[in-house]
Amino acid sequence: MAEQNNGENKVITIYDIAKEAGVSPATVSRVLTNNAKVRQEKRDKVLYLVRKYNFRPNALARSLSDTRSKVIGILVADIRNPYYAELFASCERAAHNAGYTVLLTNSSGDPQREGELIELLQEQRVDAFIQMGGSVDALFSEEQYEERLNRDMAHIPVVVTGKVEGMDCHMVRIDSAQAMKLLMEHLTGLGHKRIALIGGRMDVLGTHEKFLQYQQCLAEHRLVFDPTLVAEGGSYDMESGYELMNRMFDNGAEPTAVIAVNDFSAAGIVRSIVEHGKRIPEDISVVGYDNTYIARMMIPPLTSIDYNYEEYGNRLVQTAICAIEGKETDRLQTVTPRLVVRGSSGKAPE
Amino acid sequence: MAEQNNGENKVITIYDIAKEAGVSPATVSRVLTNNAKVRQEKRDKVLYLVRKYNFRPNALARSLSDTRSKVIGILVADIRNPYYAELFASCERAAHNAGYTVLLTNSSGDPQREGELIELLQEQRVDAFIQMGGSVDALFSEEQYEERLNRDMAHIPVVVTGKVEGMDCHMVRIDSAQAMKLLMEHLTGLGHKRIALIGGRMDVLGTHEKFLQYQQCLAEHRLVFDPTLVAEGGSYDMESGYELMNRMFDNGAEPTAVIAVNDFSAAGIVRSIVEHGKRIPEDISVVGYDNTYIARMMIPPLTSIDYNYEEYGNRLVQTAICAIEGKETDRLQTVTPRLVVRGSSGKAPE
DNA sequence: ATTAGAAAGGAAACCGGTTTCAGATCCGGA
DNA sequence: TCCGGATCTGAAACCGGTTTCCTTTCTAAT
Repeated sequence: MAEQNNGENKVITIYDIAKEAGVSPATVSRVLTNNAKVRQEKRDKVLYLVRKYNFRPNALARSLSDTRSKVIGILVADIRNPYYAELFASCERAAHNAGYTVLLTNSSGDPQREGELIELLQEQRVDAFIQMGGSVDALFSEEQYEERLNRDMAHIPVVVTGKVEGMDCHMVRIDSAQAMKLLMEHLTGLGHKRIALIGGRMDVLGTHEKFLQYQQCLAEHRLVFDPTLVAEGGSYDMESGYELMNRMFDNGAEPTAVIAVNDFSAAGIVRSIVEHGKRIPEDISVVGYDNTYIARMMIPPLTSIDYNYEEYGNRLVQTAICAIEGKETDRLQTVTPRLVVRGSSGKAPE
Repeated sequence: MAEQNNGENKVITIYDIAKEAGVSPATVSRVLTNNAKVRQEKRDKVLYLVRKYNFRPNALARSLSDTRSKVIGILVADIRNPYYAELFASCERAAHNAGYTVLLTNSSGDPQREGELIELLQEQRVDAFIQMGGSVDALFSEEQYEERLNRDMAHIPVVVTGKVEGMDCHMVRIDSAQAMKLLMEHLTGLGHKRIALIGGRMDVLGTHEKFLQYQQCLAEHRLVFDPTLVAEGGSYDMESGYELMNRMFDNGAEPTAVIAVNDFSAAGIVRSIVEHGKRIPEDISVVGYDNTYIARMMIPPLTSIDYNYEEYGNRLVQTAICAIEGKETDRLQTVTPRLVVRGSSGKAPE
């Protein structure tokens, strides 16, 4: 009705270009994809018309005939978490450079929603699928997730950041043992002996690993494991860090250093510490994981584990692309973490 | 090569279902889209096979024949900025509820990249296009942007959060005059007379508006405008807020309250203030815009302007969908801001 | 001048859905 | 029993590209 049917305003196709140029659609296609010889004269004519009409080929039609969509689907648990935002931004850059588009979806941590989104991505015929966080990271539900993967994502390459054992997909993981080691060496080097681990949930793979590595590192440094110095059972946000740290104080624990499972939690932990009248780092040192801008934003700035998001995202995307193109790559790759020391950690009090 | 060509592993289509069910592809399509009567017996058979093979229709093929892709493209300036992340998450929810998929792209603030991404979205045949930030927000470059819109996006509905005059697209804007009024009333009510405005760049529409409204509100409250209490010329991050606040101290300005153009900047401003040995809010009150989690995270928590992201995103998406479906809506809509008072603002010092 | 071989380009099939059109089947009423 | 209309359903065209196949047109060698 309200459409302007003035003829000028129609979406032009390869056929329109072909007709006006006096060639066949096949020739226009050849010029555009540049994968066959076309006489210079005709090529020029086609290109002239393409520019004249600002023609853009319909990617949907192309994908349909290629059976390659040149789209990589990315599923994150929560895009508001700067960790995922950084990683996504990096993946997008890498994909763009490789001629791929990324389709981001956000499960908000809801498993049902996650399932719907996986179906959605499948319907959109993404060439590959990268999942960061969500059920790949949950310790229980492994079976369901694997089943879903095998059922829904049959023959679409999948790259995940979590899980390890026996899954038919590619994995790019952080060397979290190394990360914990860096933190522990840093803290013990500063003389800390009562080091707490706070935040997250043990049924999340990464957190569980941190816990195990924490115990192991304690042993290596000949420190005793004190269960009152471990608090978990929250989500990964500030509020949760705040609660857990308060609870630890309530229980009478007196750590001289705290390892937060992520920067977000660290922000809450710091607040709790400040409210309890302690100074950072003079009374208590705080360190975290992820090194997002939150770490830089805190007062004092947070010592944190950096993953080099640029490289991490790049690896995820490259792995996906290799899988799409049938090239062989390691099914399990590892990203090496780095320690960034800032003002939130210092010498242990006497 | 490494593909499993075991026959089982092929992507099944509507034709496969049709053949096995002994009906025509048209009938399968009718069952799936549910927009025509099909005899119960055949319907059941088709649905049975759909479930058996976990069949998912190819959205690309569907879009191609519909000329409706059911995809809304969203272009943001920087997804790492929690303001955009919140808004995106909200848009995605709204779109999902309405049966649409969103395709997010991130320009990283690069105008050239932005142009490429607009082309990309066009090639992907998005049904509508929502732009938040980036060149829609730039004061100069209006002409180029409009030209691009008219050239590239011909006949695709566009919804933007910036700009106003004479553009052929829909706009959903925040009532920024109201927002400034809320902040100023709050601060003057607390007795503040030397109120600074810090952050951002004047060539960005929203920031320019804030500046004008700031002056106007000062006048309304019979306060003198002091140019040394305005600092701009940075980006919208923490570092920039830090620098600008430092500069203001260096210039000898002594505000009792600071309005930051966004939470991000406020975080840097707070750091500068703390480093200068002042207390918040006893010596200086700080307030900001956006009310992202950063505001909650800061110490003390930041008084900030909230936009109700849920509603904002919803409006953006609903406007886009109305435009897609040819329904009439206001071309300019306004979101009403709300003041959230927290610990960072208090009575003016004597 | 001929002709083999390479290069160029058109016709048509294909990707996997939706939809129009027309024919087939069903129903109740005369 | 027969008929008219409503209900179903299949054949075929279509969406807009790519690609195969085959014919036409060059080019260069004999």
